[in-house]
Amino acid sequence: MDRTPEANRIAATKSSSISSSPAVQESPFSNFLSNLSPLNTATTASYTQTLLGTNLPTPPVVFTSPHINLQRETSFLERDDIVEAGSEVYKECNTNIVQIQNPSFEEVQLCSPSGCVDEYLADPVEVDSTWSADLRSQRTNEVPRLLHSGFAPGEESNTEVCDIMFGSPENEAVLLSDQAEKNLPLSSLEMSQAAINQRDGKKTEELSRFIFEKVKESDVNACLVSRAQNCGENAAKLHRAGCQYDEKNASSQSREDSNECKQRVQKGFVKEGGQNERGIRRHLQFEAAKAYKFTILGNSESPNSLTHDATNSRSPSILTNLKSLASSHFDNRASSSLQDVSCDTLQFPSSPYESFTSAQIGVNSTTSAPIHSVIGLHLNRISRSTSLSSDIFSSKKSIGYLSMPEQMLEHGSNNIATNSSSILTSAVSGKIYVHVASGQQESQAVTEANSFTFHSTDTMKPPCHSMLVDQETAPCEVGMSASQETDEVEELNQLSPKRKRRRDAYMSEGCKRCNCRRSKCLKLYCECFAAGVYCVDSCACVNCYNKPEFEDTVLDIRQQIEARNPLAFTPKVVDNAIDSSPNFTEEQDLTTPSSARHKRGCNCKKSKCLKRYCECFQAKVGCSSACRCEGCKNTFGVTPEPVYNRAKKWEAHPAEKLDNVKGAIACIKAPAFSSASSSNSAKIPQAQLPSSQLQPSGAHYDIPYDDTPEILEETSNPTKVVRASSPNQKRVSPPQSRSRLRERSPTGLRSGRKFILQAMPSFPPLTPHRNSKEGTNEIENDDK
DNA sequence: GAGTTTGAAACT
DNA sequence: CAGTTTCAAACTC
Repeated sequence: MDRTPEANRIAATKSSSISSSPAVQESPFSNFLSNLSPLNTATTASYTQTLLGTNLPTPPVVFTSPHINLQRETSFLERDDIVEAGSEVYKECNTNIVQIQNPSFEEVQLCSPSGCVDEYLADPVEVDSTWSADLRSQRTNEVPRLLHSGFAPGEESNTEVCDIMFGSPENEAVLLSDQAEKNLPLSSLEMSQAAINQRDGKKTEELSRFIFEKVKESDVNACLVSRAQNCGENAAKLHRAGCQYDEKNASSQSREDSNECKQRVQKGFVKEGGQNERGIRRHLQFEAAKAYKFTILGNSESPNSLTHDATNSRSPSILTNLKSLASSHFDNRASSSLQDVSCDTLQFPSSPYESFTSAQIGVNSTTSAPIHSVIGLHLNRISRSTSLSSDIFSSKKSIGYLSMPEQMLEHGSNNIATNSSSILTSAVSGKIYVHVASGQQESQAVTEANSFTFHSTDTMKPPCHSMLVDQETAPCEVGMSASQETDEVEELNQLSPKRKRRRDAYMSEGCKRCNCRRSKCLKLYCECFAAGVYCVDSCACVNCYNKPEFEDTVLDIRQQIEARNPLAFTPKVVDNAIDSSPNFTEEQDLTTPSSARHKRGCNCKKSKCLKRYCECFQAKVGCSSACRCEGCKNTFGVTPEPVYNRAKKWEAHPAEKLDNVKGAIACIKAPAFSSASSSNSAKIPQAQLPSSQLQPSGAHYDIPYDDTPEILEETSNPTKVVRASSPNQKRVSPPQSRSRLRERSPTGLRSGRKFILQAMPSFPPLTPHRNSKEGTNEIENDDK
């Protein structure tokens, strides 16, 4: 492989350290590939037929990846999500990110060093961001050269989005079109093949070729044409809104940029990266550096460089986009400051793994497959990603994706106008990708996470709904309920001048700022570092090393931290609805919109989870059984347990237990006061409802006393109720363990709530009155 | 703005 | 693994 001197230098520098790393003996990614390689042509054909839904009478193909089970009856229902990149639609869809598929390497992450499967959340944002940033500076047709020769410093840092994706206007089609095939601006699948050949010695050449041909031949792309058009129109509206906003509010510089933005919109071009993208860029900076090194190191060794990293799953998507990242990701800051509007790019898998996995997604994209949403929420960001199987959306749901911008325009136009909106519909599963962001009021949650997955048209939440993680980072209120908006306003009004200033600075900056003084911004104390971004000039940190010029140091430190805690850089807040069990049913649909919960839970002692000291509160999620807080009064209530955690109901969070109790009471009272005894069974599910379904969030502590809880609680707890306010004050087992428990017995957990009913006396005995919230404490006193 | 409080992260 | 220290954000005055 030809390498630039710089590439060789970095490769030499990093190879030693990486090779000596004990934690990265074997990359999940390489495992994944190695497990793909045994596929022979016949299997490949079968598999491809299966995934492409050709309905050939081939048996399900066992795709022997240890992490990806493709043995599913499936048809290529996700074909709707494949867009013919070279189509006219794409030429017109300048403002949309249309990503066929990033590899859903969350599955690969299953073998992260931590062994943490369920809790770990990929950050598709980084993928997206990487893509986004990368694509700006790299034309697709550069990929082959990059793949084969390492990367020279990039020159094209501001390539237009559509140029990037489809080639310049004179070099348009890229992917999955006949034209692409002929002109060879290297479609993703071709890139796939090229890279696969390089890496695996053409082991999967046949597969790649077959998939490519099949996809090309497929007519499924046509159906997305109209969607893409809508996407483009809506995005353009949003962009214009953003430009208007900028014109109205921004500085003269921004105004100029706005004008330019407008011009570009009018021309059908969109500038990359606005203020709001700064966060994105910053966020991907680490990844870019890694990716750069990954590539430079070469295929044989590079995977290890990412193995330990939480982002290893993104490496494939990064693979072909490295040059520009490496060369430009540090000067993004400057460039982004001049850019008001982030418009969408069309993203396509360009790495072999990406393409290949895209196909896999297709396989998994069956309507029967449950949606396993994984929402990762940093405190300062939210990222939704989907597992391999969670990337599955029915075509119906895909429609929801595409309709989102429109919905937002319809329902949140005011907010869009007054608050920048940033909408990024996760393309992890190859969905139409819409990222509209503008102006200075971006959401940090968006800019740094910027990846969302919306599950369905029916239950789809505004993309920012769950993004309002940080009151300082929540400008994206599109689609918020009136009450939410009111809350936000009140919250703003209640801010002290200082905090307002800070918030303003934050908002204007559009990214997290730190004030570290002693940590050199190289510890998790540093919010920037913890968020995986470099500090920016506006940070007030002292002796900061979290800067691009200390890239190696940053990465080394990061590696060390991840070696200590592989999840250190993963989102702290996750969605409950990550259950991947086949029992995914209505229950997840019943979870609250903010079904997210803090992954590790808080440990608050004095703040009662009522202040932002509490990470749950800060993330605006309810405390869960993962928390070990004392005297929890989290106004966001109690986050319902994930399905797979319901066995832990024995020691559920007190407030949640109360909800369980009330549900059970309802069941009891139903037969008692109704002649329709048969309704009893119908009532049971109510007890199984997530607590938030029984009580609105925040109302948990206002529940009037009911004299049945205690007996219910005690009856339902085979083990003594933990005396603390939080059941996990003395954590029995780490969340990982519970996750594994779920894996072993995914179905037997809901009995926890049923057990409440089954073990409940026909008529609850009289028990001493006690406050529902402080009940455990009173019990404690009684014991004394 | 300075000082205090808080809880996560880091350390022992 | 528990206890302690360090740290920076959140908060108060």
